[in-house]
Amino acid sequence: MASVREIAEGAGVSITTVSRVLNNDPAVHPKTRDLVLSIANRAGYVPTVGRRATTNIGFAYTQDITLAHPFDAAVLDGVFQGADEHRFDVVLLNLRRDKRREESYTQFFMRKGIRGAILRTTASTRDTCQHVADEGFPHVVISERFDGTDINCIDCNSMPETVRAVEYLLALGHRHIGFVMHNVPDRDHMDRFEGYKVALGKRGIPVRDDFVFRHPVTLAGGATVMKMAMSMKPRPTAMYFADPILAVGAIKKAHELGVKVPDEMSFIGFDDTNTRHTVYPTLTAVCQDAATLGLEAARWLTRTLSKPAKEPLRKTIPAFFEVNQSTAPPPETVADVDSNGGNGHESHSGDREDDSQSLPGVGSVES
Amino acid sequence: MASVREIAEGAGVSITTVSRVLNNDPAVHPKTRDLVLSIANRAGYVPTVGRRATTNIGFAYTQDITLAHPFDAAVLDGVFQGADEHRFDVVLLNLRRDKRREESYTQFFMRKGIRGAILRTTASTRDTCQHVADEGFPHVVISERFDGTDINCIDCNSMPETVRAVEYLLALGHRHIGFVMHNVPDRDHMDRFEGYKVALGKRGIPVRDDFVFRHPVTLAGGATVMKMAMSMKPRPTAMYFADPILAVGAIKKAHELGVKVPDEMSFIGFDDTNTRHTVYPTLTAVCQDAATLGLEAARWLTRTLSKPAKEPLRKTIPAFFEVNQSTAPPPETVADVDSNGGNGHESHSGDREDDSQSLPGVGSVES
DNA sequence: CTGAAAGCGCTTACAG
DNA sequence: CTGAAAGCGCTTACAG
Repeated sequence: MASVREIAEGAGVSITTVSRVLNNDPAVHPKTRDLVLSIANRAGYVPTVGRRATTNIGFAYTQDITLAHPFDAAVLDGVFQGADEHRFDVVLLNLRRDKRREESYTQFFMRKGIRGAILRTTASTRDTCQHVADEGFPHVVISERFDGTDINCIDCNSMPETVRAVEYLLALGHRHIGFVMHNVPDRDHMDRFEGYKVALGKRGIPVRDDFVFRHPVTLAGGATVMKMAMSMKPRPTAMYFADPILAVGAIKKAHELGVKVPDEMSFIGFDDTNTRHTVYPTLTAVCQDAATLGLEAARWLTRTLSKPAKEPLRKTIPAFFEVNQSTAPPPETVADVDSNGGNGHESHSGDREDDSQSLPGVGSVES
Repeated sequence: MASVREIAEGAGVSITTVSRVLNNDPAVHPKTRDLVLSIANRAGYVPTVGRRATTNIGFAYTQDITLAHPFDAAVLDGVFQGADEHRFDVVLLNLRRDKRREESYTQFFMRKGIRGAILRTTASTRDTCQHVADEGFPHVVISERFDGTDINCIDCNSMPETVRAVEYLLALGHRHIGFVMHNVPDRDHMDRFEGYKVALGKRGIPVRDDFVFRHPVTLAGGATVMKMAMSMKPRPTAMYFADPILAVGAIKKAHELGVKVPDEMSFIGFDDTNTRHTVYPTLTAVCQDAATLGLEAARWLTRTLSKPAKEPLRKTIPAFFEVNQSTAPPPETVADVDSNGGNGHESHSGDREDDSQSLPGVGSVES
């Protein structure tokens, strides 16, 4: 384990200066500071108490967050498990809140006794991840992709399974399919939007701007979308929700409006955890395993700390598509409107009522 | 800040011995060990790197857990906020998994650089909390009560509001009220059960054993209870669920069975987070604010670390009762059965049968 | 099972 | 803005 003495030697300065840099003394010349820090990082410097180094990794948010979102809780759960395999502990950190303006990321982490960081970022804080990587501090970014960089990252690409999900709706006969996403752009949601567009494109169905809804990820957001969708003409017969909270808000609103799911409207959700099984009817969904993202990230990071990796981590785990009770063929009237531009056979609506009652609606359950 | 030297002096041993105790050297005589540890605790000893002490508190589970339960995620969220107010960081720990058999709790926490611990326990690990307190290590126990001890704890007593909730059902006209709780006893659930019994007792209504359901806290558990309740004669016209997951499982099952909530069955749930707003119909519920428990615990603990408290923490925050859409007067037929002790109008059973058939027919599907 | 002494890692006046 | 030296906190052979 590198000591201040070795770093001092490598940088051609005194151990006093090394100590100053590590403690963020403003008197140190910026050039000296950068030199010392880069050597400290390369040498994998870790402060020690007596002979013992810390065995902490950080679960670091790039900005204010709440662990109350199921995705984050599940990721953290995985990180906790993965870190334990190599006997590391997990410290919660908020970079925006706790890092001092003047200190580097490396200084910040060292001050906290953190040897490696799992970074939870958003699209707007990608540069933070780049900075950490540039400084050479051990890290893994969760749930973002950085091609052609030296940033370690692990994510789940939900695009292919979204294509499959939308194709499933198309196979059921849906032609008017809505898409609901966060109004703040984010790579995950963009993957899903891409999948939606690809699936429609394959069939030569144009993407209608008015069928793409961008809303805050709240129950109210989902409810608003549902209300809007039902008032459109022609209206979507199926909706894909890029986030579980939006889907839950919408399904609640459907109940309130008396819209039968899936007979009058099919729902496909996106699920990070087990939300799809907590709603009625259970939600057909594209799913990602958030806990596995955390687990694999922590496992790789802690292994890397004892035996540095040659290659950056660049892993993508698969999403999966699960058919549950919220999807069915479109109601005939609406489907007809679409497929032949006419306005369908009203005469069948009576039959439909009966059908929808006798049928389990679960015929397509897979898992 | 106490050093090994002061502790050595206080214990009448050398600093070598103090160091050995702190590092759990098995060669040290148990008596010496205990003496040194108790002095170290009393002096608030903290290992330091150079001049700096760590500023970590632990969020310590007494046994294996998953952060995936919304209650735990919300508590941790609060702890994270509260610790930050005094600039402390939070380390996740699992006592069962990580503590070595031979070391004391104090040794364990010191080895990890932890200055105080928030303990998340269950009824079966209350002795762990007692041990930590006996050793004099700074701590707060979340969500348990320890009267007449020196254990610091904070919890939410849901008993009074449960009384209120059940009285609300009684005022609506319900006389057959079911109660659903975890099959593993737990203080929180016992509080609620107590409230249920008190409310019925005030009206002179006996507690019927067959109306008290004890099940695993899973969606399937809730579904099973719902099915059982609907097949009883007389059947409960209202149900109180001591846990949100049980309530969600039951409400799903109600939809599947075509039981109208609240017209045919009233639901009162217990809620830690915002589950009550994610279901349809929104759930009338007794609620506790899990994040506040964590926030207050972390706030008190970190304040205590800089300025030791004279009194142990013994705080109970109030629960609150929120009326939403899942409660209404009982259906008349069933209410009649109760209020006059007769067995009601069988003539209505035909209607009920039809109802159950007209529903999607998914009655037996379980997730 | 314990301690005196050596020594490591780090920080901090002090001097320039 | 930097370093030599003093010194703190801790651990670890070594000795008993």
